[in-house]
Amino acid sequence: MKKIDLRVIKTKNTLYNSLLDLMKEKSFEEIKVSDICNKALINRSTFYAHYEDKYDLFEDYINELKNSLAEELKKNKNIESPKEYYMEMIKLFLNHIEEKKDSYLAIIINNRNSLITDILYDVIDKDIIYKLNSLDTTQKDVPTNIIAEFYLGAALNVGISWLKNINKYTKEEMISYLSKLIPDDN
Amino acid sequence: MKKIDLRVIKTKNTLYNSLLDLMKEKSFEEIKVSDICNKALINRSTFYAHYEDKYDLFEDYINELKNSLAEELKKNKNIESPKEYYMEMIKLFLNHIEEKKDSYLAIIINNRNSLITDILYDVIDKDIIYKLNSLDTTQKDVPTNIIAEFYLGAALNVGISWLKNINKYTKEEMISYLSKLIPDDN
DNA sequence: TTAAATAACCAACAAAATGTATTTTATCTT
DNA sequence: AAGATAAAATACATTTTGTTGGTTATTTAA
Repeated sequence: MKKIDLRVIKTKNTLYNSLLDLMKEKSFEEIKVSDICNKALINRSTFYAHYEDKYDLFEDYINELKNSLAEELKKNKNIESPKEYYMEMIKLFLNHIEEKKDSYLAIIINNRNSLITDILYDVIDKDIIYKLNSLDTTQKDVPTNIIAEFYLGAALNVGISWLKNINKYTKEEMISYLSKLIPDDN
Repeated sequence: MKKIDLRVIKTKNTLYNSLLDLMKEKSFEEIKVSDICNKALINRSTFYAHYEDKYDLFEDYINELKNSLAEELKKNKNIESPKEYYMEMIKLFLNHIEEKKDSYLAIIINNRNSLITDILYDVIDKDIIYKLNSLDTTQKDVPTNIIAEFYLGAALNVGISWLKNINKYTKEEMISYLSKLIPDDN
């Protein structure tokens, strides 16, 4: 494996930051490749040497967030019962949001909430499917995947609304509320 | 109130349909104003006489879907208990999805799921907040808005996943599953 | 520490897409 | 049938994109 040139890393980081900064000012649609380059003080031809377009750049950044969340969720070893699993997942998820809140808020401000949903959905969905399959679900009267979609949607939406009003409730309060909303045995 | 010229209605409908058709082929980002006009056999200058850009056109169409859902949700008179309200809302929501599934599927195919979430979220959210405020929530140990976000996220996500596999379960099955997932008293 | 490799800059350009303005033609309304 | 108005046709300026070839600066590795 070959070493990555320092100049490349520097350039990419600068581009990420410029894009994020611009997203605080206007929507993603309105941002032009040339805007990003101007703010980054990087030549436009250099941009095209690394990325196809702004979507490509954004995706690259998004993947970093996704990997970070996936790493966080790996810490979840509570697969004894569904409820324990969900609660631990929610804790880790809220931790992640809290840690990356600057990035997520920048993305949210001038764009739709659901952009965030897109980022988070796949990662959590994979985790849920993988972990829940290891539980015994033979005598469930609701299909596992529907249960998963139900709580995934619920957790995502509550997480996002917490992100938007992060000082209204503490993380511990949120966790206790969610614990009350998820029944003990399902 | 003055009558709207038939030519205007015809033009707008043709533009909607062309956009929807194109969205079955490629993502919204990739679609150009000129593509829409070519498919619609409408002169580009006519497009600009009605809309600022493709986002404007799309928003116009989205608002039709939103109004249609809002109308549907107005039928919900069950505000005796939260559970009854949620269940009725879910029934109406699934009805709406089923009725408009061609439009929604066209939007989903080459775009992110969450585009649909964006469309539906506001309408349902308003309905929930409005109806739940009329219920007595003084002795709740979880704030009403958190409960609302929880079940809104859950219902939306389950609804969308049903839309994507609409023949896997019947609407009645979905309703009975959801009824089991929502506790009787909260 | 120096030579080779390579990334970034610069400038120029072609192509695509947008947005506007003007005149002519066709269609709708009353 | 006459007047009003929408759509078409055409033309054009502007913006943004994507690419290329040559030069300069930085990094890597011997």
